[in-house]
Amino acid sequence: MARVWLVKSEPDAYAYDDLERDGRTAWEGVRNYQARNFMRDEMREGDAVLYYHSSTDAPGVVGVATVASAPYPDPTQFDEASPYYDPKSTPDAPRWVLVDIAPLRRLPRVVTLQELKADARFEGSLLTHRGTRLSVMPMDEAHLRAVEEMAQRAPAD
DNA sequence: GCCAACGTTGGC
DNA sequence: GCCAACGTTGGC
Repeated sequence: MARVWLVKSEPDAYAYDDLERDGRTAWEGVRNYQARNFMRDEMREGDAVLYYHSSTDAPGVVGVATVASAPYPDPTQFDEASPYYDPKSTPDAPRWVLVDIAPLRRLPRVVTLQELKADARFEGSLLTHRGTRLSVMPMDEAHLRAVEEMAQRAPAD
């Protein structure tokens, strides 16, 4: 059974629009070991991905994407010109691993973090847990269904 | 821009 | 291996 993940991106850096335009993208630049481990060890092609916009006016989930490749080394770690260059990583023993992500569907509206925090179905989720700064995190199937359901109706405030 | 929360680094 | 200093994330 396919799993459900959530990835964060700053829309100024790479928005869901950009993902739709590109058709797919390598989820490069993740430099957190826990997030890397999820991509390297647990993500599989076909898993669902909640696409979340962070550091913006109304942070929240904007679309659903899918894992579109097996894990492979993040090429930016070897690129001296990249901000993600890691001098301690070598092609023989790459430190950072990523997957490709492809868009599935944009949500009818943004489901904001504020709404998610107010919804009992997200109690105990990593996303709403205070202090979680992971940019790649596991979610539940129920969270995916809840987000899609919430996106169908007007925000309850 | 502030700052809480957390991860990483490096001296010892 | 401890832990202080520093850097980053990300909501507000």
